[in-house]
This record gives sequence, C-alpha cells and structure tokens, in this order.
Amino acid sequence: MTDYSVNKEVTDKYSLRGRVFHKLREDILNGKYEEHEELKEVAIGEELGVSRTPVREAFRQLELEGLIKIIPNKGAYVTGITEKDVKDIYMIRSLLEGLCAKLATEYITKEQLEEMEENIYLAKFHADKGHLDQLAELDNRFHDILYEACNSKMLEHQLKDFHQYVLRVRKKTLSSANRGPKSNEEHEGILEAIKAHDAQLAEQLANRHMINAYENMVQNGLHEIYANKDDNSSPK
Amino acid sequence: MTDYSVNKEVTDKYSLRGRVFHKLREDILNGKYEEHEELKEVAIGEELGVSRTPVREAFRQLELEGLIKIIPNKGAYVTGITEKDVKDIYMIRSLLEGLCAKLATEYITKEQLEEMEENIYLAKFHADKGHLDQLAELDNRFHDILYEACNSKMLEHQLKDFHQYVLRVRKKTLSSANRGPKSNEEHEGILEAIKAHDAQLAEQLANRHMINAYENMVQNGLHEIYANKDDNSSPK
DNA sequence: AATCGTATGATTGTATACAATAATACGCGA
DNA sequence: TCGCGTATTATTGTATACAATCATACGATT
Repeated sequence: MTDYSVNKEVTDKYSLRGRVFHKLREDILNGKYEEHEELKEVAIGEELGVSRTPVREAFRQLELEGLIKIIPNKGAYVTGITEKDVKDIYMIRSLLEGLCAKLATEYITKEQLEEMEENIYLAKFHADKGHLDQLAELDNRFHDILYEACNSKMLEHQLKDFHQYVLRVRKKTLSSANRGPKSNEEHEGILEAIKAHDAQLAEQLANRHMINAYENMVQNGLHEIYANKDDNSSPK
Repeated sequence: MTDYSVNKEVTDKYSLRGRVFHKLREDILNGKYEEHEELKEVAIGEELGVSRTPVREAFRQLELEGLIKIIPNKGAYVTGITEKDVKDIYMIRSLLEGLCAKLATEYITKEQLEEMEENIYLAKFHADKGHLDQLAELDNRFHDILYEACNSKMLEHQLKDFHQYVLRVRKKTLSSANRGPKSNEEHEGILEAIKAHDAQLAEQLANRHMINAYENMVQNGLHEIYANKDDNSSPK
C-alpha cells in the first residue's frame, strides 16, 4: 500500500539528489565546511561526480532544513548550528520528549516495551565494559523506540529531526564516560513510569532527562565544539 | 490579494522557481488540488509558462514544507492531512506556543509590543464589522510576531512550519464567526501577560489558546474538511 | 589619486536534450 | 479466459547548453 503519511524524511538516499543532500548535510553537521562558507554548485558537483542539477535540488532542500542560506543569483552559504541553537533545541526537545513519553504510556506495544528493557539491560553491560560507541548507539535506539511508541507520526518525525540534528553533540557528550551510565539510569526510570502507565511521571522524567543531557553537555564544554561568535543568545 | 508570505525569507518571489513555489503552495492550501492528487512537472510547467527545472526545484521545497510527497521515479502527490495529524499538531503547538510566549516575556522588543497592540486593536474593529478575511490575516500576523519575539530562530522556524501547515484548517475555523473575536480576546490576554513579564501566565494562556482553537475546530466539524480514513491512529 | 564606467569572467537561473524508470497495453500460449 | 512476458508510452532523473546576473579588474576621466 502506498504510504501517504506526512514525512519530511522522504529524501531518498539512492537518487543522485538524495545522495548529494545526505552527503552535504553530513558534511555540514560534521564541520567539514566553515560557517558562512560558500558552496558552489560546480565544485560540489565535481567533487561528487554529478552535474549541477541534483546539486541544485539538494541545495533547495538544505535551505529549508536551515543548514544553508541561498541568496538569489549570488550563492549558497553554510549557516551551521550556534550554541544558542543547541540550547534551543534541547529546550524544545525537553517539552516534546515529555509529551512523547506521556503518550507512550498509553500506546506503547508489548514488543516496544520488551525492546526497551533489552536496550537498558545491554546498556548496563556496555557501560561496565566501557564500550562507549555501543552505548551511544543504544541511547539512539532507546529514543527511537520511544518516538515510535507515541503513536504520532507528527511528533515522531519532529523528534527524529531534532535528534538527528544534535547527533554530533550527543555523541561527544555520551562519550564523556560518566554521562552514559547516568543517562541509562534515566532511561530506566522513564521505562518504569511507562510500564506503570504513570503518564505524568513519564513526562516529567523524560523532560528532566533532556535537561540533564543539556546541562552535562554545557559542563563538558559545548563551546569547544561550537565555538561561535555571532549567536544571538545575548539578551538586550 | 491574499499574501501568505508570512515566512520563508529564503524563497524569493521573483525567480521563476520562487513564483512556482508560491503559486503551488497557495493553490494547495486553497484546495485547488485534491488530496493525493498527482502533480506532473510538465503540466505545471506549461500552466505557468516555465520549463521543468524551476518546477522541480519548487517541488523539492514543497516536499520539505510537507505539502507534497515525492515518490522517487514516480511522482509528486499532494499530501493529505489526517484528523489525527491536525490533532497532533495542535498538541505540539500548544506546548511550543507556550514556550514561545514564555520566552517572549523576556525578549520581546518595544516595536513588537506595539505591533501586537495595534494588531489586537485592528482585530476588534474588523470583528465588529464582520471582516473575516482581515481577521484571519491579523490572527496570522499576531502569531508571527510572537514567534519572532521569542529570540529563538529554531523555535520560530518550527512554529512557522506548523502554523503554515494548518493554514487551511485555521482559515476555515476562524471563519466560523464566533471564534474570531474569542481568539482575539485570548491574544489580548497573552499580550497583557507578556507586558507584565509574567512568564508562567503567558505560557499558560498561549497553551490554552491552542487547545481552545483546536476544540472549536472539532466542534465546527473538522471531519467535514478532513474526512480521511487512512489516518495512522492505530489502536493499541 | 579617486571615481566612475565598462569589459570580462565567474556563478547562478532556466531551458532543453537525453537516460532511466515505471505504468500501460497488447499479444501470445496454455 | 487467464497468466505472463514484452513492447510501448509516459514520466521522472540527470546532464548540458545557453541566458541572466553578479563580482572583479582595469582604464579613462577628472
């Protein structure tokens, strides 16, 4: 059956345009390009071995994702993520993950519950062993399950977008050794609340989980990753 | 002439692509195309007197706006919004508009405050006169100001996206005569809270404002607009 | 030397040609 | 008639050619 569900993650990875899009997004998020650096159609095209057409279409998409800014007849410029952006994203995520957890108490399936439990169990193991990469992977997966469990394509999509967006930061953060286990404990709390169908508690814990993640990130020196001058975080 | 250029400083209106984009968006929002109707590149191009290239680029943008869904090698289809989607959007917007109002108590500028006051004053006038179109336009603008006043590009962008998304529904709803004035009263309350720097109250009122809007919409028969079967609200 | 205008090159915007893929129609054999 | 493979057509995907616009350099004029 055809899936008409509203979904921005439709940019397929197999067309040239899709490949260009994903490649550029990754490169921008990974810091390959400086902020405000100009992206030239021919240069990108040559680098990836494609013509300007798919590059241009990818540009249009990146623009709407907010990763580049296109000035007509002039060029495309990387916008990047400021510290302020990261802060804002976590602020938003905090609310939405809370909503998501709340909804999950009602809609989560048995299978999802089981996978969550397994996830947490495994995470404990890897935390003991110091397997940071696996820990990060499990953390990603935990949140994905949660997103899928809220029974809302809209919310799921939003959260996945944000999740994706701060992936690089999160990776760094979880790698700070002591956050990993702490994060996993918080996951466990959320899971317990969901199992108990305690919507309010689940919301609250998921809420707090995001705030903690952000605060830990700040402590570990967010500024080193996103050394940015012209963010608009300064109040009047 | 109805001008929906609430946002998207990025999509210029003077290039062919920009014109195609705006035209198609308006047509979709105004219901010129059926849900799930296929948009063909050549047909659109001929209708607007342009080649496929700008049409394709406009498609890519419309896809990310969530107005159409592109299936690779197949076609572009107008996205349907299900009742469930609308409900979810309002649920999310309720939270985020609350956050936005809360932040605005701290960051709003004098100019924005003044425009809000003018907006509300004007809305009263048009409400008395029964000018529903102007009322809808002012309502749009009120929320846009609020979005811009929160000092968060991220949040602003998200809210504008959602706002855009439910424009069709909102238009219909505000036209239900009695919601317009009520909505404006709620705007006034939010503005007062912001002026008083009462963050908690502003959040609460903005929150409630969304819930009220949604409930009114349901009463007025959302199902008539979005009579949709294949929504993804699966029973647990 | 400073300023303006113009020529030149670089870059994006658009149109079109061609390739790849998917949808449809048709005919053949059982 | 039904099933299946193939030919045909329609439609999208990509590459390229050409037009429009912008940036730069340079020289003429003051």
